[in-house]
Amino acid sequence: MLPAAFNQLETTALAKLLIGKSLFRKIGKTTLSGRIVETEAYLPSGDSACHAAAKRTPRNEVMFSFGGVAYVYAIHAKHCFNIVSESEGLGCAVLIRAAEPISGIEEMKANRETDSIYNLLSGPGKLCQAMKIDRSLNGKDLSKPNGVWIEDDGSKVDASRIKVTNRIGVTSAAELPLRFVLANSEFASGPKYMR
DNA sequence: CCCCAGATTGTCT
DNA sequence: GACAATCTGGGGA
Repeated sequence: MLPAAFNQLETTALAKLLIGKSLFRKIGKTTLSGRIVETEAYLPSGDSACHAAAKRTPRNEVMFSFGGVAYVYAIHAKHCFNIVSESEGLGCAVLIRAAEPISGIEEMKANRETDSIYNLLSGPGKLCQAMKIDRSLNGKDLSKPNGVWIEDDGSKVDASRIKVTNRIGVTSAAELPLRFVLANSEFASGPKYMR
């Protein structure tokens, strides 16, 4: 399991380093996991697309806690899973957008009501549905036994294999190059030219 | 309360 | 490639 300090890195650095790490989710006796292939950074300043950019509200409150807690919010009737970054009081996070299914694939297929492994974790809302991530995990510490955590399997991802693009879906600060995706991954969201 | 934008997804052409 | 479905949070009345 990754130490809490890992998540307190600068937000764009963390977003890049999370590529290739594994996201785990334990529900009862079932363990679900996937290798992260796509992330986006939401910065503590100068980023109007960041939920914490305007002011503290009940929704974005956990973004202001220390790096390493989960920030889960609902949008368009779906959930999105983020890891709060940096230090307490700043208001920033990394959105986990897509992952390659590793374990618990049959359970995730059932949760998503699909047979395709390419349609399980290939988007932020899909990933949350497949792994049963919802607001009950909001504010949970990923370095404690809360049923959701990140592991490093030791495999290195060379920086040259990470492609940088603008973020997907945001309407403000749309030009910022803050999306990171494993080059040529079949498990990323969006069309192939963005991989 | 009411209104509506939004870090999405699935379906249809 | 276009667009509707879906629903919550936050701002305004």
